[in-house]
Amino acid sequence: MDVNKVRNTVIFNGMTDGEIEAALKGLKASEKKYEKGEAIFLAGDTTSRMGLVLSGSVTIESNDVWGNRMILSHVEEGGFFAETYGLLGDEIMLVDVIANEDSEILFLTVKNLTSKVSDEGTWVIKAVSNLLSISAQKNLMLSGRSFHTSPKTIRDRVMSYLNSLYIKQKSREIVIPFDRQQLADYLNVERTALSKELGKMRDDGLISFKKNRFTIEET
Amino acid sequence: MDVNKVRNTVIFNGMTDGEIEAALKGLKASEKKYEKGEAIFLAGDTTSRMGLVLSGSVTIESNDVWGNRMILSHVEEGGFFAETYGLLGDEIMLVDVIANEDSEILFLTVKNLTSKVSDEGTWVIKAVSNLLSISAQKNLMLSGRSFHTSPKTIRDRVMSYLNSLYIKQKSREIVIPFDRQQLADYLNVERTALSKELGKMRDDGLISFKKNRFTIEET
DNA sequence: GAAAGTACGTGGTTATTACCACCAAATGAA
DNA sequence: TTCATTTGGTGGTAATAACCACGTACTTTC
Repeated sequence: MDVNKVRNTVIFNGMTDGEIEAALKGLKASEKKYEKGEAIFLAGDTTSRMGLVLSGSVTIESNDVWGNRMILSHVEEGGFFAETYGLLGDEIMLVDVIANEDSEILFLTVKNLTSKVSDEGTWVIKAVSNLLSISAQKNLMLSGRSFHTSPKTIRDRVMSYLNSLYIKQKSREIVIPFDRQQLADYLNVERTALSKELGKMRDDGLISFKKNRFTIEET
Repeated sequence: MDVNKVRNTVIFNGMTDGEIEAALKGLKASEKKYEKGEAIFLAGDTTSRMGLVLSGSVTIESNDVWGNRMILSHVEEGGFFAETYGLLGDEIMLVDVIANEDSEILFLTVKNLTSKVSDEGTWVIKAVSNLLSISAQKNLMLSGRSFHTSPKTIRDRVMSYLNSLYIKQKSREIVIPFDRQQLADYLNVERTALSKELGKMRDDGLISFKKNRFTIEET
């Protein structure tokens, strides 16, 4: 790995070249080329590594059980992705990361970066790494919610939410941690309107449910 | 400060009692009592300190120019608040933090925690602290957006958005960084519907605007 | 400066949702 | 059990937003 390629990325900010070299080693930096359209991560994966786009670009997208595709964001050269998942290590990804063109990706193993540090370091380091864990966790919650509230119709929000649980629980039988009012609040819709839409979705053969147990029906 | 009071909070996770004492000193821990209803932070403030609720509870709320109040969240004993603002240090708060009952708050100076660390530490520490900055920044963006998209009507979203810029820019004349399409996307509404609502808001005397310059009218 | 393109706004229509009043089933306490 | 409370669902109506077609003004380009 050439230090020049990463010197200007945010993660290596404030490091001397020597430190960057040590960091690349310590983070088990490994480079890989992807062809346009190739999957870098798939929903359902877990990862201990974050990605840094050395050249090319990638898209973050969502493909749900019902076959709907949605592009969520682009990451250009110098940008990174999956840093939250990498840091937390065992969180299941809800999105796919796809090479938008022929691209070179540098993977950095950031899992345990916080815990590794915690054993040796001073209180400062421990505090910073605790705060990083907290922040990453909060991040995940915020982006999840914003993801489920961005579809404009109640049905699409429900499908987005159920799909994410489907990916996490790897089963078409899903237990949700909310009652109706809480689900409505989470999806930012009105409770009775949610009830109605759930009924319609059942009539349309998309789902069935009883209380907080939902089943995604086979099409 | 008694170490026992904070030993179980997430921030001091993994620290020995000795380290916690050092941390409390290093973070310039200071305790303060608030009476029910008293303001701990006000929108428009900046802070270099985060808050830890030692006893009692606080609410995070939003009070806009037009006099609407909205409660955003509660923080109970052992929980903390303003950690993102504290870490970033110069971000203007868009919400108020109010004591929900008689409460004891511990303030911890976390600004420069990352930059302080960066001067001395190894690459690990620098990487962790860079990641913390990135994460905090992302957090701020995500929570801002989710804040502006949670109102159910276009008008309320626009008011929420303009109000936040009003607080930041401290002026009723506001320049927004978006064109109409971008603003619509940001607020998660349809462009022409946004245009219509902006027109109605002008008719109703709430705002005036030309291109991306908006003025909040005096009531 | 003509032509093409972009940005913004308006009218009209339809789809969707919020809101209200209400009911039924499930839960829980006395 | 019985009564009260909580939780989930339905019907109907009004409000709201999405969607489409289109016009106008302002920009950019050659």
